[in-house]
Amino acid sequence: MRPKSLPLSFYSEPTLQLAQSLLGHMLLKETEEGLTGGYIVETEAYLGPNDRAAHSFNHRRTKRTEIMFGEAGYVYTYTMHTHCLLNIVSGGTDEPEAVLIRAVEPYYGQDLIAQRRSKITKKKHWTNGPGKLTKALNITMDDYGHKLDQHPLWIARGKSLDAADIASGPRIGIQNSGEAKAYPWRFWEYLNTFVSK
DNA sequence: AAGGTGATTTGCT
DNA sequence: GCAAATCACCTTC
Repeated sequence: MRPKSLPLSFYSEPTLQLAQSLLGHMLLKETEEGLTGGYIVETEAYLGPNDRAAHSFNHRRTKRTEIMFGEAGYVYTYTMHTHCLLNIVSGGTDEPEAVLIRAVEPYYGQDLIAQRRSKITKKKHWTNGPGKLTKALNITMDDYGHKLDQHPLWIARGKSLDAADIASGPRIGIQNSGEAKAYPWRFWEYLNTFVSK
């Protein structure tokens, strides 16, 4: 039986808060092969128009970023070299903000995850990066625009963390983003070994 | 042409 | 283990 999805209203809180609320919840994807999922242990907030690191900086609205201008709770995927990265749209309509999921801790379907990550022997390397977890859960560009409160890609209630379990720091891989690169908008579950760095 | 990355290799400590 | 270098060959503009 499938874990029940969180309602779309879960995604309506401010992006920086949502990035922290998502930690500890369960990201799930079901395919014909089976159900896979894991606890979200690392996220990054991208605050749209005022954030040089965000794809939606300066209200840059293109075919790719279009989904971010809509309601919260939808999936924004994009391709980076050979990998697909998963973001969750946040903010209201015309507030193009999003949360990047950077790492999860495998829980459901670990056999299937191991199979999809067959060359990787160490379990902690299966999902400890934004491009790795999408491969492990089989999240692809086909999921672009998906509404997160329903099959086959959704988030269910996991463990609840309190503030002491959450660490924060500068985001990763945004070297050329001016002053934005110093903002402490990366959040992770403190001491969890599946965090990317 | 460049990018919010990853896997592999190489050369250290 | 860790750091740097290299390449992969997709999507987008």
